[in-house]
Amino acid sequence: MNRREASKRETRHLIMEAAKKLFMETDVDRCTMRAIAKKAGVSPASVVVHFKNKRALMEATLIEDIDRNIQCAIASMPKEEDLAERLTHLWRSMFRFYAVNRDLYRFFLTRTVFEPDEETQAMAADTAGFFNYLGGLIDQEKQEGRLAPGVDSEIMAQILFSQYFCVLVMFFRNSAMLPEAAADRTLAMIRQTLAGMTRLPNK
Amino acid sequence: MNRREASKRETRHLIMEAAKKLFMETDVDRCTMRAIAKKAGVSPASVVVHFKNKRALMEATLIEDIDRNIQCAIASMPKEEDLAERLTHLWRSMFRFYAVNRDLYRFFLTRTVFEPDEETQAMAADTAGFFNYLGGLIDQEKQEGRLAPGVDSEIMAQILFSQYFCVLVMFFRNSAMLPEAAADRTLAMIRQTLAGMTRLPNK
DNA sequence: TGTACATCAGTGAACGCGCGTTCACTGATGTAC
DNA sequence: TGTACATCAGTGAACGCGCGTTCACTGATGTAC
Repeated sequence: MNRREASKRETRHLIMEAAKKLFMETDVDRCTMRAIAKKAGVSPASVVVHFKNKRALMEATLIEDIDRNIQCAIASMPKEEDLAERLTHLWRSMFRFYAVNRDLYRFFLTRTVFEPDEETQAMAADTAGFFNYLGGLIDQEKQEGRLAPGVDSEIMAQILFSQYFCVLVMFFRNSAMLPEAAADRTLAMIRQTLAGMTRLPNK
Repeated sequence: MNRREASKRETRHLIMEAAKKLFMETDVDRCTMRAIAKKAGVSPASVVVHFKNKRALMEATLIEDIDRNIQCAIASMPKEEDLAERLTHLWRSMFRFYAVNRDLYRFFLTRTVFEPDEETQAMAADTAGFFNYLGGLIDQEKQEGRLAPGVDSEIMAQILFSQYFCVLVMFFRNSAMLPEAAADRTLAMIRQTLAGMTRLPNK
């Protein structure tokens, strides 16, 4: 790596660190591009050189933390529990994570979720990776005979993720909702999904 | 009603009609509060008198159309088909509706979905009403013996809605996705959900 | 019924804000010869 | 190895934009007496 490239990385790193700190300690509205530049000790124009806009800057800084939390939740997942409990462990961990700074993450999700994949590549990649992981979990359940072999892993991963995501929206819409309540809600949904709904013919 | 109140309603109506037209015929970015005021023939300050901000104005004008489309889809639902087909009929109709002006509705959902209930009351009320309707559908299925009696209607409604919502997000994130493809996706999810996933012990 | 006042929908102009973007530039670093 | 030039990260100031908000106001409508 060049000395030039090295110093470029350094500047990028400075900006991201400053942004992260400012996001955590200040109200989101106060986190202007100029304020971040000032804290990082660079010019506002320099921030734009590294991140094409505020959304890209947020994405770069926050996805890192979000992903770290997911990996951490996966690592601490209780292996002996059933699928519903294990998934709820993941979702609960995410709800707790978002609860720490609800306004910040609401702002972030607001600016990214509905945007096209190509505009929010880091988020798209992260989500794709997580879907992959979920698919693996389901495959394992199938292999160990706890899920019917006819289940399509991809479809099933999306069913489970969609439940988390929908409750996450409720969680942001209702600021009185605690992470535990959100987790309970997803647990009920997963249990119902796994239990099956159709009346069995031999009943 | 007073003459004063009547003229107030009239002005409100004028603004909403102008907004609706402008939203449909122009790029969302061009739909400024001032442009809407101009088209309605009122002063920009007057728009703020009636709708506290742009989001509230959009909510008021667009929820009407969205709700009309839902009611229309419900009315045209094929009664003889099974639950999966009937629900997919609803979701397909919504995907088609949003596909007509994807950028407009992306903008709208972006500004409303993650906001607190109290800030987006029209949307909250509309969604609650729809959950209610879904719950009724499920109750009926239970009564007619096609769903297990142990199924909780509220949880089940949320499971089904969450699948629609998650695919809707995919639909907005991937502008190449057609309404039919989105509907197929939800159909697969519903069928999988209703079929059940757990390996049957007597298999 | 008439008068005098209160209410309030709507006006039009102005303000400060943060954003994305542009500009000509500086000066350190890299590279071709 | 040295020189002359090219590249490019970063600068600092400025711009136009739409937003939400504020202001003193006008004039029609409603109401108390």
